[in-house]
Amino acid sequence: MDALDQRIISRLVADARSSYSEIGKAVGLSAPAVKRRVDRLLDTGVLRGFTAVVNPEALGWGTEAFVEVHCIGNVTPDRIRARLLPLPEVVAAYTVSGAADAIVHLRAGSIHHLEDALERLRAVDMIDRTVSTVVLSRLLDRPPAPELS
Amino acid sequence: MDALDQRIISRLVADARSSYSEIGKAVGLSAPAVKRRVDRLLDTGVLRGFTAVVNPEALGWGTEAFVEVHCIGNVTPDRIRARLLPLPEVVAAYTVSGAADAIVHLRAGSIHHLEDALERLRAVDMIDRTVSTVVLSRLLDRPPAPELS
DNA sequence: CGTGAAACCATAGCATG
DNA sequence: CATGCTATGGTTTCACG
Repeated sequence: MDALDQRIISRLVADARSSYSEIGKAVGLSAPAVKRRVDRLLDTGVLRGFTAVVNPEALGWGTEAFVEVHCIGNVTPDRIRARLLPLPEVVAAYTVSGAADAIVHLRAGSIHHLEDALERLRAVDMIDRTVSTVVLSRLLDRPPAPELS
Repeated sequence: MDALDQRIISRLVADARSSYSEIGKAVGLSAPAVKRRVDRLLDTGVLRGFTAVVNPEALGWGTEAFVEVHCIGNVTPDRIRARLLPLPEVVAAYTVSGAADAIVHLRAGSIHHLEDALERLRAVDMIDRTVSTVVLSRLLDRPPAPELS
């Protein structure tokens, strides 16, 4: 993980479909050298893969919410995870410090759909109580800067 | 936006670097037909682009928090956005319903770095008060399912 | 790491339904 | 309108030095 790797990652974050020779020209390497580095980054888990960024609104997934989840008793992260996986509206989930046990990021097609998803979320047995916060607008959404801390 | 487009999007979300002929084989189209559809999806904004998924921990961005932001008086989303943009630790931000005005998703390299970012966030003049929730572990992180609504 | 070769891909133009 | 074909130039992906 040197400076060259970081520049390669920056390029791929900006456009995952750019060619290795394009990246190579930008960072001063040959195309095979770039591929070798990318393969290594994938192998070591620094890069998890490449994905398309979809506009959720265009796909009819324009309604989001963050839900604080309070569980009954002490539950392991793995068990929470197992119960959240079957819900397709759950796009992300985290265990957190503070009063809540977890924060669940929901995405749905409409307020009605969101309500439905919330109902299914609340039906999960280990969940005691939820506090939902509906997203009104997305102010910002960007990849973390690959450069240092 | 028909079923074919959705299957193409699924494929690209799963791997943004797969070739048009590969996708074509999977969905039953020729490579040029797939490219034309992808170009159209990019044009119409359904697809916003292609990006590499980086492992934040591997890059030293393993510390996250969600911060409820309470502003002074009535502030427009655009003005909040303008103040958040210069903070590189802000990876996402939303205006929300409820008591808070916004939720800010922070990512930093360490607790210390997070504290520093929080301090800079709180220094934003229009911000009255913040409530931070530190992420302990990531349970789930996946793209929204393109199918149904 | 770079070079070179073979297979593969992107992409524009043209023809078909 | 969207599709499939075809041609050409660029790309990927080896093996080798």
